[in-house]
Amino acid sequence: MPVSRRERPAKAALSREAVIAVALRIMRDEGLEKVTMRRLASELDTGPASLYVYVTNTAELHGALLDELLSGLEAPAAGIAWRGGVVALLSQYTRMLFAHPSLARSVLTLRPSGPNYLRFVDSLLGLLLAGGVAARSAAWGVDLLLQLATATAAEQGTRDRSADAEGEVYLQAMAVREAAAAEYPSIDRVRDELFSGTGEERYRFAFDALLDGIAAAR
Amino acid sequence: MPVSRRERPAKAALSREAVIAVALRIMRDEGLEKVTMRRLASELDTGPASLYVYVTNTAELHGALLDELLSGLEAPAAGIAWRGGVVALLSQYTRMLFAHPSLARSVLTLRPSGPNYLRFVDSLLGLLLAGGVAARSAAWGVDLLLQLATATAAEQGTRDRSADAEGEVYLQAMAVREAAAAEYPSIDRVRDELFSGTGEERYRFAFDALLDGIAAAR
DNA sequence: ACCTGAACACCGTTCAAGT
DNA sequence: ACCTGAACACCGTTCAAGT
Repeated sequence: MPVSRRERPAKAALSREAVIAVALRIMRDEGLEKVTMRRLASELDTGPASLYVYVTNTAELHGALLDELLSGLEAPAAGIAWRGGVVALLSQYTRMLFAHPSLARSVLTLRPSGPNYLRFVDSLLGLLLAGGVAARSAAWGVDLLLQLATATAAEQGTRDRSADAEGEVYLQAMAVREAAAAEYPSIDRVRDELFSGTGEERYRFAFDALLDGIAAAR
Repeated sequence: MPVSRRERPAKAALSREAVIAVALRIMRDEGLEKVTMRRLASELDTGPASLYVYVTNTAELHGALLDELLSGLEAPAAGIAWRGGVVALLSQYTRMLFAHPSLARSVLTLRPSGPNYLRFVDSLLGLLLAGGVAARSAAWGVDLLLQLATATAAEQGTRDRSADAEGEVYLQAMAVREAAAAEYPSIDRVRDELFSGTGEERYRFAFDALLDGIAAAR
C-alpha cells in the first residue's frame, strides 16, 4: 500500500504551540531540568537555533509553562467566604508548584504576564477586596502572598529533592540540634519548636500570619 | 640576586580558606555567576577536580559564601526595642543580599548551617522572644521572615538585573496596564495601586504585615 | 594516600550562510 | 524573508591513573 506524503508527514510543523506542548510533556515526565533548548529541538527534529523563532529565551519559555499550568486552576465556589477562597486558590497554586519546584525557582525571578496568570491575580484581588481589605493592601498583599507560595514551593518542593539537598537539610538539623546552649541561647530556648509541625501545619501558619497582617494593615 | 624557592613560592597552598577567599573576591567584583569551579580552579592554578577536596559541591560553596557575608552583620544596639531590632537585623541581611541576588536565589534552596547563620537566627529569635512572641510563633516565624527577605532579594536584587529581566518587568507592566476592565475587573479597581510605592515602602509594608501576623498568631 | 588530567555529558545563545 | 548548521563560550562532576 503506497503511502502518500499527505498521509505520513515527515515531521510536525514547528510552532510556538508545538514547542510548549513538548516542553510541558517533558516537564511532567522528567522535570524542568530536562526541558532544555537542545532537548526540545531534538524532539522536534530541528536545531536549537530554530526555537528562538518561537520563544525569546528560556525564561520566557518558563513563563509560558507557568501560564499553561495555571489554566488548570479551578475558581473557588461562588458563595465561599473570601478568606476560604484565598486559601483555596493559593493552595491549588502551591500544590501545583510543589510538583514542579524548579519551575517555582524560575518563577521567583520572572514577571509573569500570561492571561491565566492575570486571571489568577484578578481572582485573588477580588477576594481580598470582597473581604474589605484596603485597595493598597490588597494590591501589595497579592504580590506578597504569591511570593510566599512560590518561595515555599521552590524551597520545599519534592520532585527533584536531590541527595545533596537532603544532605543539607540533615547538616542544618545537626547544626541546630547541637548548637551550644551557651553560644546560641535563643535557639536553645525554642529548639524543639524549630523542628515541630508538619509541612502542612507550617504552611497554614505562614498563610494565616501573612493574611492577618495584610488584612490588618492600615 | 638569586631567589630561593622559599622566598618566591610558585603558588599559594590550596585550602578551603583559599578557595573561599578567591570565591568571595570574584563574587564581589564580578557577581556569583562568575564563581564557577573552573574559574576558581584556574585562579588557583589547578584543575577543577582539585576543588572537590575542599568543597562538597557548588551549593555547599554558596553556603560558605553566605556565612562569610553574614560575619559582617552588626548586632542591633543593646537597648533597642525588639521590633526595631528585628527590622535593623533583617534590613542589613536584605541589603546584603540585594547586592548579590544570585546568591539569594541559591540561598533560597539551601539549608544554611554555618556559625554566623546560626548566630543570626539566634539574634532574631531572641528579639522575637523578648517581644513576647510565643515560642512556636517565634520559631516558625523566623523561617518566614528569612524566606521573605531572601525571596525579595532574589526577586528584586539589582546587580545582575539583565536586559531580559527588564524586558519581563516591562511586559508584565504592559499586560497589567492594558488588562481589559471587563475581563479583569479587580485588577481594574486597584490598577494604580499595583504600581504604587517605592521598593522601600513595599518592603516595609511586607515586613510589617508579616511581623504583625506572626506576633498576633496564637 | 592524596591529588588531578582528561573526559563525560552536557548547557544557552548567536550569526553567517544557506534556501 | 525565513530558517538553521555550526560554532562560541562555556558548565559541574567523576574517576582512572598518576605521584
